[in-house]
Amino acid sequence: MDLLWRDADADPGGGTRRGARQGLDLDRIVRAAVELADAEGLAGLSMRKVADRLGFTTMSLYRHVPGRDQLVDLMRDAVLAELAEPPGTHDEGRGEERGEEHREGHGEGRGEGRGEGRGRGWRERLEASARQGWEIRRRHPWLAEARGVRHLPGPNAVAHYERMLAAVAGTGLSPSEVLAVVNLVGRFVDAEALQLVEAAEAERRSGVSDEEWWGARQALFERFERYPTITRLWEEGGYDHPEDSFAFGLARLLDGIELLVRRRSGAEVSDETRDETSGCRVCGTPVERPASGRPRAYCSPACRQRAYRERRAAGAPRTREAP
Amino acid sequence: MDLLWRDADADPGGGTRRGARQGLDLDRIVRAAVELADAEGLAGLSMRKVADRLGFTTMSLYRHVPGRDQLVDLMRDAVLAELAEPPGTHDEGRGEERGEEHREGHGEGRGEGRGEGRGRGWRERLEASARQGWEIRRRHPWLAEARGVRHLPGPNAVAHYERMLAAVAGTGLSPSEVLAVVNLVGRFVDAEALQLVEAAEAERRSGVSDEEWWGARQALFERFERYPTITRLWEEGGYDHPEDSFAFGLARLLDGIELLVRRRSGAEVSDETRDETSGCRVCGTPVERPASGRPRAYCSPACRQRAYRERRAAGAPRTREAP
DNA sequence: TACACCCTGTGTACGCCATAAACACCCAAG
DNA sequence: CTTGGGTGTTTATGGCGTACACAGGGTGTA
Repeated sequence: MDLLWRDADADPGGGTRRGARQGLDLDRIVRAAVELADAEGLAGLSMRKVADRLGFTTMSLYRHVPGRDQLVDLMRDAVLAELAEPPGTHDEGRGEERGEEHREGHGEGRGEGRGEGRGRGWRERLEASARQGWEIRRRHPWLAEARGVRHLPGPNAVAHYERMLAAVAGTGLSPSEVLAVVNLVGRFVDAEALQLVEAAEAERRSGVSDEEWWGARQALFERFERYPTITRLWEEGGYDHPEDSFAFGLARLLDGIELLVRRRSGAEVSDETRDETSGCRVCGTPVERPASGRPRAYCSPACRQRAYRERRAAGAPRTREAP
Repeated sequence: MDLLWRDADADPGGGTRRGARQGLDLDRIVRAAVELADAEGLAGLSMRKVADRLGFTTMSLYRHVPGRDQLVDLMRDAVLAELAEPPGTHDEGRGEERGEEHREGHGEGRGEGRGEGRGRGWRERLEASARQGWEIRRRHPWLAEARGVRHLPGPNAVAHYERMLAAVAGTGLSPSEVLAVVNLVGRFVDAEALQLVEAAEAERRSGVSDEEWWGARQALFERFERYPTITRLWEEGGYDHPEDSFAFGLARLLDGIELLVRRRSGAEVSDETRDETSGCRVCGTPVERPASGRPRAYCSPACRQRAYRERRAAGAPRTREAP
C-alpha cells in the first residue's frame, strides 16, 4: 500500500542514488517483472525468474517488495500508468513511442458523432475509456489474470476509474447506477481480455499437445450432431467469420446502458447531453433530421407525449427512498 | 477427453463393483474434489488434499485421472450436470430439493411478460439460462476461476451452450451474431461470478489481515479527495446501497441485445416473437394496451410507418443468403 | 580515526505443489 | 501354477514462495 501510493512522498533524491548502476531498485524489479509477465503470463512469473533476469538472488527481491502479491499490485499500477492522461494535458513532450493504433471498427452503424465540445457525450467518453483499457490489456494480457486475488487499486487504476465515473456521472443516473454501469463496463473489458489470455495460453502449449487438442476438438464436433443449433450455426459458417467479440460486446453493452439513461432522464436533457444522442430521446429510434429548422428530439408525437408525462410524474430521479 | 465424454460408453456394471466400499473411483475423486473446491476455492485444491480427504495417498489419484487439469475439467462438467434439464422435461419426479429461489428483482420496470407458450421469448429463455449459470456459480464459485486454463467442454457444458444458442437462434440475427450474443452473455456470467470469488477470497483471508486491509482502505479513501467524482458518489451514498450487479448487468446486456434484434428484424416479426416483446416493435417504448380490442404493436404512427418502410426495403430477413 | 549501525544482498532451509518411476499386491484368466 | 493387468504406495525430482541467519559495505556519530 505504502509502496503503491508512494508518489509525492519521500524520494527527494538525496540518498545513495549515484552511479545509477548496480543497485537493486523497486522500479527495476517491477519493470523486469512486467517484461517477464508479458512474455510468459502471470503463471510464469516467479520471484526466482525475476531475480535471475536482474542477476540477483531470489531473496534480494524481498528487501524491496513484501511478496509476490504486492509485486503484482505494483506491476498492475505501473502498467496502468500508460493510460495516465488521454494524450493532451500538460506534460510537455517527453517523446514516448506509444502504440496508438486503436479506434478501428467502431461498433455498428451509429454515426461517428461530431461531439468535440467540452462535454463530449458520455457514451463516447465511456467507450474511449473502455477501449483504452482494452488496448492496455492487449499489450499486457496478464492484467486480466491479476483479477481474483486481493486487488489493491493503485493511483493510476483509481484515476482511470475516476475518469469512467466522471463520464457517466452526468447522465442523470442515480449514484449506485453510475457505479454499477462503470463496474459493468470494467468487468466486461477484463472478461474479454481473459479470453485473449486463454487463447495465448493455448497457443503457448502448442506443439505436441496441439494435435491431441485438435483431435479432441474434431471428435467433439462429431458428437455435435446431437446438438441441432450448434450444428446449424456451424454449417452456416457462423464460426468461420466470427464477430469481433470486443467491439460487438461493447456496442451491446453501451446500447443497453444508453437505453437506461434515456429511460431515466428522458426529460431534463440539457443540451450538453442532447447533441450526442443520436435518436429519439425516449425510445432511441433513429430520427431523420429535417433539412431545415431545429432537429427533432422525438421520433413521434407519442414519444413526445410520453416524455412529457414522465416529466410530470417523476420529478425526483427515484434515486433513494424519499422521506 | 475420453473421461469427459464417457457417458453412454462402457461401464456395464459387470466389473468388480461389489462392496461399493473402499475402491478408489473416478466419481468419488471428482466428488471429493468438488467439495474441496467449494470450501477452499480452486487455488486451495491440491491432489494431496483430495487424496487425504479420501484416505488415500496422493499418487493413487493418478491411477484414475491423468492430472490436475483434467480433474478440474471433470469437476466442471460434473457440476454443470446440475442444470441438465430446466426442470420440466420428462424425468418423472425425483424429488430433488433444489434452491429455486431466484427471479427476485427482475431488472427494471419491464412487465413480467406472460409468455408461456411453446416458443416463449428468446429474451426470457436467454435470461433463464444466464440465471441458471449464475445460480450454479454461486454454489460453486471456483467454476469461474476455472476459466483461462485449457477448457475442454464436457457434455453438460455443451448442452447448456446449445440451449442458449437455441434461444437466440430464432431472432433473425446472423449466425455469427448469434454466437457473439451467447458468448457475450456467457462471459458476463463468468465475470460476475469472478467477482464473487474475489469477495469470498477476501473474506477467507480475514482476521489479522482484515484490519490492515480496512486500514489501507481507509487511508485510500482519504486520498480520494483528489478524485471529485468518486468523492461525490461516495458522499451521495452510492456505495452504501449498491445495485445488484448481476441483475443490473444482465438487464443492460439483454436490453442492448434486444435493440440489436429489433434493428435487425424490425419487420417480419412472426407472432411467436411478438407476444413476448413488451414494447413497441420498433423502438421498445412500453406501449399501453387498450382496454378492448387488439393490443397495439407500435407506440406511434411514426414507428408503424418506419416498420413498414423497413419491411419494404429489407425484404429477406438477411439471416442466411437466400438461394 | 574508530566504532556502531543499518541497509542491502546472500545462502540455506522449510513446506507446499504436481508428477515421474519403480515397486508391491491382489485377483482373474491362461 | 504362472502370468499379467489393475490399483495403491513409496520415493524422488524440480519448481514455487518465503522465513531466517548471516555478511559486507557505506554512513552517522564519537
